[in-house]
Amino acid sequence: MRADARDNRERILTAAEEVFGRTPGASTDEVAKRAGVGIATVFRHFPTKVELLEAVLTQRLERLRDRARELAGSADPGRAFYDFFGQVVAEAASKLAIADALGAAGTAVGDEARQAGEGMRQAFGELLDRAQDSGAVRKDAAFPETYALLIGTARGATAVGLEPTVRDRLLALVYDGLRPRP
Amino acid sequence: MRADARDNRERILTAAEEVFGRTPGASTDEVAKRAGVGIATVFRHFPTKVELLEAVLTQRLERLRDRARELAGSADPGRAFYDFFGQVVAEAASKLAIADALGAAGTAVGDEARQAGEGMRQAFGELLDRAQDSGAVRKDAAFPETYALLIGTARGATAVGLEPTVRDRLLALVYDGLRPRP
Amino acid sequence: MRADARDNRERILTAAEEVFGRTPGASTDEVAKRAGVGIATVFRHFPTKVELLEAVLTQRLERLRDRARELAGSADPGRAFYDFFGQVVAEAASKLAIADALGAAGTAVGDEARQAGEGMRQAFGELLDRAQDSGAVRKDAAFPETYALLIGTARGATAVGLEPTVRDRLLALVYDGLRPRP
Amino acid sequence: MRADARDNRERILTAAEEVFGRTPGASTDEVAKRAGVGIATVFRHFPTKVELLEAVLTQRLERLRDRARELAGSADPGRAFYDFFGQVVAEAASKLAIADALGAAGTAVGDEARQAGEGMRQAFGELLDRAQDSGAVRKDAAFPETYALLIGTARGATAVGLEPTVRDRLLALVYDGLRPRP
DNA sequence: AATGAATGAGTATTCATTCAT
DNA sequence: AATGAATGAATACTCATTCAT
Repeated sequence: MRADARDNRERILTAAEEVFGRTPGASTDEVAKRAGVGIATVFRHFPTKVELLEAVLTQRLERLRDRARELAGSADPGRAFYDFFGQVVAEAASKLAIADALGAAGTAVGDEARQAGEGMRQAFGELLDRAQDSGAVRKDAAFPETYALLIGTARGATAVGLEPTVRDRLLALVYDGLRPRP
Repeated sequence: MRADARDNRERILTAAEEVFGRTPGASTDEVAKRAGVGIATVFRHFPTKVELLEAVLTQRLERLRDRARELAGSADPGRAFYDFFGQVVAEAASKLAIADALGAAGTAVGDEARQAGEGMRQAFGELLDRAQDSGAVRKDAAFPETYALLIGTARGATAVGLEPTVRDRLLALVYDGLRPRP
Repeated sequence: MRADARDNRERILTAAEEVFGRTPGASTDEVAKRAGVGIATVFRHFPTKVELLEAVLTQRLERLRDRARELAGSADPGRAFYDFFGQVVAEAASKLAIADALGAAGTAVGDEARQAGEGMRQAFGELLDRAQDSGAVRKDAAFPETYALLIGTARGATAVGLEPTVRDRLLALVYDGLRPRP
Repeated sequence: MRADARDNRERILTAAEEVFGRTPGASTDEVAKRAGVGIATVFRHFPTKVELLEAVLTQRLERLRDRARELAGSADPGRAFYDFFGQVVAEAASKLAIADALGAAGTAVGDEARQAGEGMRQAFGELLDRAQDSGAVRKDAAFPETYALLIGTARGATAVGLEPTVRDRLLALVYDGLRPRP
C-alpha cells in the first residue's frame, strides 16, 4: 500500500497543478475530483490547502532548478543560458502558474519551497555567470535585474496569452538587451 | 442628492483601489468599511462584485491612457515613450494591482473596461509609433511584443518587490533591447 | 431594524439554551433551525460557537446571580439561603446545563461569563454569610466547600434524572449536613 | 496469538481511559496512537466508538463494584461505607471521567455497561444497608438519595478542581448529613 | 438614497468507519 | 490478525447578495 499511497500523492499533485494552473482560487474539492480521490485523501497527504499549494510550487521550482543544472554542464554556456530563459518563458506561456511560482520563489514561506526556490535561483545564477564569462551576456547585467527580467518576461508572456511568433519576437527584444554592447 | 451619490461612488472606488491593491481577495465588506459607508451602498453603486472590480480596473486603465495621451504631444517622442514605460513600471512596483490591470487589459470582460483597455493600448501604440519614427526605438519592434514587454517588466518589477536601484538597472536592460541596433 | 435584531438575538439565545441543554455537543445549524433563522444570522450575532456558548452561560449565571441578590434582602436569612439552594437544584434537575454553567463558573474564559460567575459566587457568599450569622447554617462551613456542595448537589440531581420526591430527600440530607450541630 | 489480541485489547482500553479522561471529545485516532497500535486494530476490537466508550465505562464501573464488594466484608460497616464514599470522591477529583461513569450508570445503554452499573449500585446498596444496621448512617436515608449524593459529591469535587483540604471539608459536611441525628 | 440585518451556498478541515495489503 | 490508506458525511465559519427600515 506504500505504492498506492505514493501513486495517489502523485495523482493529487498532478491534479492540483492542472486545477490551480487554470483557476488559482479553485477549491480543494475540485482537486480531489480531478484526481479521482475522496477529499479526505487530499487532506491526508497535504494536511492544509497551503501545504498543497506549496507542494505544487516546490515541484515546479525543483523542475526548473533541475533543468538549469542540466544545462549548466553544457559546452556552450551562452546557448545554455538563452535556452533556459526561452524554455522557462515558453512553459510559462502555456502553464499559467509557473510564472507565479517564479514570483513566489522570493517570498515562499514553506521551508521546502523556500529551499527549492533558493536552489533554482542559484542554478540560474550559475548559468548567468558562465554565459557572462563566455561573452554571451553583457558583464554589467547583475543577477537581481536579470532574474527580474526572467520573471517579468515569463509573466508578460503568460498574461496576454501570446502566440508563439510574438513570444519569439519578445524574446528577441529581451535577448538584445542582454547581449554585450558592441 | 446627486452630489452625495457621486461623492459616495468616488469614495467607494478609492477605497476599493486601496483595499484590493493590498489584498486582492478582500471582501466587499472590507471596501465598505474603508469607504465609511454601509455595504448596501456599495451594492447600490456596483450591483456586483465583478462590476466593482471592473470599475477599479477601468479607472486604472483610463489613468494610464490619459497619461499616455498627455505624453503623446511631447516634443521629444523618444523621451515620451521611455518616460511612460518607466512610469508604468515604477507605479506597478508600488501599486501591486496596476500590473494586473495591464494584464487584464487584453481579457477584460466588461464593456467599459474593455474600451478603456483598448484606448490605453492605442495611446501606447501612438507613443511607440512616434518613438520609432524619431529613431528612439528600433523599427522592427512591433506593437504586440513591445506591449508584452511593458506588461512583463511591470509584473516582474512587482512580483519580486524590487528596490528602485535594481528596477532602474532592469529598465536599462530592457531599454537597450528596444533601442535601434547600431 | 434594531428591534428586529435584538429580537433575533433573544430567539437565538433561547434556542441555544434549549438545544445545548438537551444535546451539549449540538451543531450551530441545529440552533439556527430551532431559532428559525439562517445560520449566518447566528454567526452575525455570535461570531464564534464558543461565544454563543458563553453567552448562554452568561445569561444563566446572571439569572442565578439576580435571584441570589433578590433573596439577599429577605428578612429570614436562613430561609433565603435554603430557598436559593433548593431552587438552583430544582432548576438543574430540569435544565441539564445549568449545572454545567455552575461548574464552568470557576473556569469560564470569556470576560463577561467570568464576571457573571464572579457576581453569582459573591451573591451566594452573601447569602451564606447572613445565614450563618442568623444561626441557620453552621459557622464552620466555609465558602469553598459550601459552593462545591451546591454544584455537586445540582449535578447529582441532574445526572440521575431524579424524581421530585427523591430530590427533596436528597436536599434534606444535604441541609442536615449544613445545619449547626446541636 | 490469542494472547497478543488480549494484550492489545488491554492496551487499547488503558489508552482510551487515559485519553478520554483527559479529553472527553478525543478522536479514536488519538487512542490508537496512545496505545501504539493502528487505528484499524482499535476498530477490530471495538467495532464502534460507542462500544469503546462503553467498554471504558464498564471497566470503571466494575472496578468500583469490586472495591465496594471488598469493603462489604469489613468488620466495621460504618467505616467501610464512608471509606468507599471518600475513595470514590477522591478518585473522581483526579480522574475526571469516573464521575461521568457514575452518572451514566443509570442511563448506560450497552448491556455490559448496564450490568456493571447495576452490580455497582447493588454493592453500594449493600454497604449502605450494613452501615445503617450498624448505626453509622441514619436509617431514613434511602438508597436513591444516598446514591445521588455520592454522584453529586463526586461531580462537585471534579467540576471545581477542589484542593484536597477543601474536599475533606466538603466530605465532612456531607457525612454530617448522613450520620444519625442525635 | 442609505443602512445594517438576514440569507444560503460554499470552503477548509475533521472523524468514524471501511478496504486492500 | 494488524496495519495504514481511503472515504464521505458533518461542522464551523465566510461572503456575495437581498430585504426591511
